[in-house]
Amino acid sequence: MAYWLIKSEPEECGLTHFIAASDQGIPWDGVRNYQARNFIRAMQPGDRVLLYHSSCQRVGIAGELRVISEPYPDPLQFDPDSRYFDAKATRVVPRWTAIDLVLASALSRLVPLVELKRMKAFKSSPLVKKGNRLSVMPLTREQWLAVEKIA
DNA sequence: GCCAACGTTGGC
DNA sequence: GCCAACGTTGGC
Repeated sequence: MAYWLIKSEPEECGLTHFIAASDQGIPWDGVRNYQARNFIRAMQPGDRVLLYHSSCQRVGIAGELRVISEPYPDPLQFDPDSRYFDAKATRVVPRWTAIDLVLASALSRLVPLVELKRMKAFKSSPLVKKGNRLSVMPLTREQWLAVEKIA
């Protein structure tokens, strides 16, 4: 079982969306960055995921999710009407990958970025680095436990 | 809204 | 294969 963190704009797909879909989960699609994609491809059912709210008034970690599918080809890459359409992707050789996630639990409070920056466990994490744009990243067990402890 | 960081694209 | 231009991300 591995630990991950994913970023999302709460307006787009945040904690409230996962609460609303808490019985069936939500496909995590539309990722168009190779490094993030490669992390998605390494995910397995049962993996634990922290949901981070980005580009909003209160940036920080809002909830815990769980992976409930194997990685699969992101259907949006084949849809010409989607903003995530990719003309260079084929059914035989898909380029982008999606995964299904379900809410495990909302944190008792939002753990803000400023607080993460102070935590020893996140000292070297790309999450707290200025200019970081990685939207999917692995977490160490230490980082996961550190968040659970203070949430 | 601003700006820094960084990935992608395309000309050469 | 280099690198400038451009677009996007994301904190503030």
